[in-house]
Amino acid sequence: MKSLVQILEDRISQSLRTATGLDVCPALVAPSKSPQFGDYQANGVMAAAKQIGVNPRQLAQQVVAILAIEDLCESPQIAGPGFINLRLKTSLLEKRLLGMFTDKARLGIDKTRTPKTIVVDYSGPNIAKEMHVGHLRSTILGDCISRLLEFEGHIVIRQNHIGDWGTQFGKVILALWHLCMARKRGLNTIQTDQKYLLEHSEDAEAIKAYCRNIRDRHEQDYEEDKKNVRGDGELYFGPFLELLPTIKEQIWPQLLEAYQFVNTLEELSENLGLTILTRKINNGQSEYISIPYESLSRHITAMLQKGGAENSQELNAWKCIKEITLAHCSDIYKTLNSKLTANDVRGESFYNPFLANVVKELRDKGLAVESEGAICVFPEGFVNKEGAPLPFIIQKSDGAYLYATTDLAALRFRIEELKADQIIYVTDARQALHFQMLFAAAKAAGWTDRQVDLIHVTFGTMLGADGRPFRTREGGTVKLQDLLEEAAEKARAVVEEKNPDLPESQKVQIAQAVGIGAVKYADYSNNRDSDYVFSFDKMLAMDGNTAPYMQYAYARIRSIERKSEGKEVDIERELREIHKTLALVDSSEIDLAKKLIQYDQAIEAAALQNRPNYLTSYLYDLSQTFSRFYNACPVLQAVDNRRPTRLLLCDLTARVIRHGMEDLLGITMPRQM
RNA sequence: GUCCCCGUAGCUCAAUGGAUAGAGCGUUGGCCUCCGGAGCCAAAGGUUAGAGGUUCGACUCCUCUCGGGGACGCCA
Repeated sequence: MKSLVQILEDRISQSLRTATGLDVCPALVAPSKSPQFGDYQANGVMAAAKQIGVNPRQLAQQVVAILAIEDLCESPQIAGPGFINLRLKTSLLEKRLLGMFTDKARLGIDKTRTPKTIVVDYSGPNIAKEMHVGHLRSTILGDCISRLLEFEGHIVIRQNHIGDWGTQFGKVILALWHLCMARKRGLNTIQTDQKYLLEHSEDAEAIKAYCRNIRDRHEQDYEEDKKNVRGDGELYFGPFLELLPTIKEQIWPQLLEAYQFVNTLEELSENLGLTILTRKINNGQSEYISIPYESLSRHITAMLQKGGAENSQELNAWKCIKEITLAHCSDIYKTLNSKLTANDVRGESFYNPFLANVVKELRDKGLAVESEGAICVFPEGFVNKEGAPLPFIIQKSDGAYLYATTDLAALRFRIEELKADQIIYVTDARQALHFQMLFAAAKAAGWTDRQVDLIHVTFGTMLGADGRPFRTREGGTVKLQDLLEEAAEKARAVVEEKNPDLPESQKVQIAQAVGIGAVKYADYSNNRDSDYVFSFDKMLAMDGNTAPYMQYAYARIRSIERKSEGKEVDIERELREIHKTLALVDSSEIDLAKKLIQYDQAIEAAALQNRPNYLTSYLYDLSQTFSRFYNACPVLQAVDNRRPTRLLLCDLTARVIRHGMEDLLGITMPRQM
């Protein structure tokens, strides 16, 4: 079905053009805010009248006089300075409802006639780190945006730009090595050492002695771990890496621990003068050099980035860590009902081969120049604290590349290889400047010449009850997994209280759907630009604009179906003949019908501005309208000739709510709760 | 210093440049012989931080001021 607003817009614009002689004068049709102004209103007459210098009310008269719209609306009313108010005919409402009812998959909503290829970049967790609340908004916002655009008929390419490359990887590989040696000894040396270091961090002498011990042990392990040459790692570390994929789940928390330990150790051993002998490969020959102990991870990073067969063990370790991390992430995605999969992962490392070329191209084009030893682009209109041009650094003075370089390479890849017409980046608002400069640089380079839209979808911070960024009581970041588990737990308590007789397995499923749904819905229903206060109590409330309320509203409609059996009402048969029996009579039936046929508008508005809260507020509004109808109109007890219409309204309301919540927001809707 | 976001009812938040700025919570008062009361109806509650401007029309766009948060050369 063509969208009703579009039909009205086309018809009135046509008449408006005829009446004014103007080429462009949109009717600006929108749903009316108050029922006294009808159902829809055209706002375009005032602007058009202004343009040609006539009285707007008179112009409205002329437009209405030539407007052929009797098949849709009662006779249009002119009001205020020149609004055209439209009231839909009941016959049209019935026709639209039937159109929605017949289309099982899309509720009568057409796909776009101008499909685009749209890349949506979201989530972006880091390797070897646990996903925390900071990833929540990007992950679920990006997911909803992708679903919305996909439903509209666009070709959506999800991209999970994971942080799988960078200076921290030496640390992670080192962590893995410590873990390997701890296992070899069969002792939890990492925990013991970490505990000691943290407890004695004020005692310089103790720390120095302890670090020296660790270093000595380290060198000894390194010495022992060889098959052919010293430190080749083939005796212990190599086999350990092969074992890793089979013990992913156990090793994950240990790896996080070990990573913390490496950080602590590096911090505390700085400037203690400890050194370590390590291998460096030059032209295929092993050399052994002595480096400061605290710089060992940086040395490993360098080896990893240098690549080549002789550093293949580092590369293997990196691959293992990546795999383990992604297993953790996909657990979270599954819990969140996110559609992200391993196929969508294209991390920073993927773009390594393109980085040098990106810099070269920008230099060749005269956009990138050397400044204080670094290679920078100075996009127009950006200034720093001193009012001087602000650099977008794409290569550090030591020759290394940065995330700006990677982002440029990714952007070019998405345009050239993925054929993107639009790229949407879903990251928090703090990166706004980075993306502004990135987009400016890409435009200057001519990469967006064939009409590529670059959009940064920003969002605010999640705050705790104290109004400060959401943290644990100890001040650390909140792990996403813990948060989601707690949500399900709290929801479980609610289910237990309200519906204790359900079978256990169903309770578990409902608690999961309610808990996770509540977290997601709370986020979606807020304007993404605002910071928002995270509160389990509020999001799990059964009143107001919350997931549990929506789920309840849905379950209540579904329960009508269950009840029908006892009442000997054959819903299926009555709906099969609905095209003959449909008749909207009661005002609350008509109100609900009007709300139902506006679903397409809610989706369009949400997709156009990447704002899921437009969708949630529609769904909430729909539920409230349904509640009014439900209160006023008996369904199963209705007299025979009124019942089919009411059954249809119930069916469509349930389907719209389910579609919006489950298909577009990814929130599970139990049929019973 | 420059730039970005936010400031709306007591509280938490909405509002594609359109008419009288809306919900929920809380407050007050109603409604069950009835399909799930986790409901419905109603009332009270506002100088949209402030001052200018653009517009037929401004919470919305522009300028300035105040308040909160954030970004700003080799981290991502």
